[in-house]
Amino acid sequence: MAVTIYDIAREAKVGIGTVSRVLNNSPKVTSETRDRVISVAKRLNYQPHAFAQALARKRSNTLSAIIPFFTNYFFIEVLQGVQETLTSLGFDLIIHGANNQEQLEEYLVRSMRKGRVDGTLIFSLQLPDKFAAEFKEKKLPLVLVDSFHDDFDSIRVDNFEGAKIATEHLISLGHKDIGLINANLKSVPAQERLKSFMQTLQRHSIPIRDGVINNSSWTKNDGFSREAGYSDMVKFLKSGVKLPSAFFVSSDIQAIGVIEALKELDLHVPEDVAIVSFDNIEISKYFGLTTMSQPMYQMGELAVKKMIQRIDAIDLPVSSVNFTPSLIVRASCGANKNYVFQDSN
Amino acid sequence: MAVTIYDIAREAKVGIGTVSRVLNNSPKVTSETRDRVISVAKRLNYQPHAFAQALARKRSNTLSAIIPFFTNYFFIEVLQGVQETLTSLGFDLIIHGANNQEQLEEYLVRSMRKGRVDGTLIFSLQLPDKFAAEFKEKKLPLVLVDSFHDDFDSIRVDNFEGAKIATEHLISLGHKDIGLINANLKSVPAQERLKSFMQTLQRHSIPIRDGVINNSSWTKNDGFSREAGYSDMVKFLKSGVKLPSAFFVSSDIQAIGVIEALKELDLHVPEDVAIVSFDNIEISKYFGLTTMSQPMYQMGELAVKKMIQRIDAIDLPVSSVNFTPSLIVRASCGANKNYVFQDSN
DNA sequence: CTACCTTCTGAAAGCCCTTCCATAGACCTC
DNA sequence: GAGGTCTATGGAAGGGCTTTCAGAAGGTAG
Repeated sequence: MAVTIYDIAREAKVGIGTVSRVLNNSPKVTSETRDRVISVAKRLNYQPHAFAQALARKRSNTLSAIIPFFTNYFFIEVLQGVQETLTSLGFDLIIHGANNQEQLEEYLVRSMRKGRVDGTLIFSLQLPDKFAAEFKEKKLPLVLVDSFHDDFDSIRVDNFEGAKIATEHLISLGHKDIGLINANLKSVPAQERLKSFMQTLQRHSIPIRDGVINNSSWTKNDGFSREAGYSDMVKFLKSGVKLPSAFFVSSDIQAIGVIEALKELDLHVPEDVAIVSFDNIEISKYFGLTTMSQPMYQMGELAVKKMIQRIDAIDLPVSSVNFTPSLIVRASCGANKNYVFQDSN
Repeated sequence: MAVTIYDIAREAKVGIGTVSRVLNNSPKVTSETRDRVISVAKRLNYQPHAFAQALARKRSNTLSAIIPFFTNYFFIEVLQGVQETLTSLGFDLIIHGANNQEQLEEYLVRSMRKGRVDGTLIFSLQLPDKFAAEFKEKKLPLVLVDSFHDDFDSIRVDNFEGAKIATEHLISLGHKDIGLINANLKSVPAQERLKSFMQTLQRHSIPIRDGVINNSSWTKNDGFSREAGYSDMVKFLKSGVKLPSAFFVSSDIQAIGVIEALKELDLHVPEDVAIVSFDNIEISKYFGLTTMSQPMYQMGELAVKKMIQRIDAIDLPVSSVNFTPSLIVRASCGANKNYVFQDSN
């Protein structure tokens, strides 16, 4: 029914091997034969059958990406980098949104299915040990984005450096009483941001009062959500602990909730409290958030490039790259009094 | 190298046909044989080869989705519905972000590749005629989301009804001088929202002043963007036309830009101007936007269900379903003075 | 003119699965 | 016990491609 290389071979009066060679730009074909085959293929509107090709080539030209929390801007932007890079290379992208551990494992199993995909990208999720072992043993290409494992390539943001820059920015503005609204410590970025925050304060000999460090107990999205930021701030405000002059908030989305909670008590940002957060998601500019920018698109792009290298040479030494986030100064820290948002931000 | 059904057949001392039957739960196998085969398969850690299966079954169990503008909340949320429904059915999803016409066509070609996917989902994009003809002729399953074509299933939001409800909401609040900030009329939703807006005002005998209807000339995202909303509002404010008491804005994201433009002139929402917009994207609640909610997740879910039906019976009559958006009253229209955003919104 | 290369080409094998077909064997029936 | 029916099974065919292999055709050298 559909046109195959056999049809072309018949029409062009050549063998199927020759057709295949022409279609794959093999050099060993005379240009007359080549032209004849090509013109027949065009005329019949031939399209190669993807799976038959994949089966014969042992190469599917598709990758899978496992991401948590579908509706999170961070992933979406990284994903955009992934998708565009992939497309330019002729690859396809299969997407799996994993909302919990079970789903993650289910998707990992799917991705390991022989021949299904050439490689797997994992975003922000901890790779379970048993899968790590299996991927390694079977030599399946795997790259981690915003996550880490000794045995696989990874691309991360330097949370340590980022939290340090953010904290020092507040210090440089004269703040000597700084609090933290953090996500859930189950998440590695939350751990790193906390640690760096505390070390930075210590290094500058700034005391940390009891009760100003707030690690979220939310589990949904590991506490990286507006709701978590909102309720954690409400909790803090009710705790009776004196309000610090500034807060470092572990993500933009939490910061939005934090600001809202403050607003309800008629507390203003940055007049009453300065805020610096982390991520630089698209909407952060609408809120005038001073934040640490992660090069999300580029991370996606690099992830794909690494993956392709890995596919071509599975035994390459493992590499890990860290992007250093950069400070974007807007209004919420008080340093930029006449911030008007601009498209370029 | 990798384990195949031949290995299992050999070990279990049966034929490959039997192995296949066991693996596919065919009933015609004695339970002893079945158990033996299963235990061998487990022991060898057998995984079927997806492409070989797809080739033999002529069924790939994967769909492709073509979406415009990757970083738009509307698509992301619909996509989430698509992805979760698909996963529960054992399907995979290939994602293509099309930023322009060329890319759209390239992706359509890819999706039509024989055997690559079982069906294609198109989001908010106008299907070019030549492709429509080809999809129809080749009987390739296609469903349109937020778009329409006579020959294919479609799932839409009733822009007509939505714009009517939004406009009437403003009228019911006593507004008699209402403006429109619309997206680019190249886009069908923009056309429909404009038409319905005007008809509704006429029906209520509310005059439309010169200059209060603003159709965007932005082409990026068809004017559905914060930048477009911002600059179109700035343009309006500079035009010298008297400010209406209320605006209907054709999307939330534009409304955010509109509000920002107003703020720069120290004009407040809803005190100086009331605003109702369209979409109910996630961040609209942070801005207290009164808006028309589209059931995005459900649209994705339904799109998949329709697709599966279509795959199973390509000659089913074409169906088109319209979701009616519902009004979400928050602060921006002035009707809900003490709006505090809530998680349930 | 023969022997030997090159170069190009056709066809078969292989990728791994599903499905169809034929048969062996068990079980009935008269 | 011959003939017939039914079930479980093995194996070939087929799905559409790539790649290997051997051979045909053409060219060169002796």
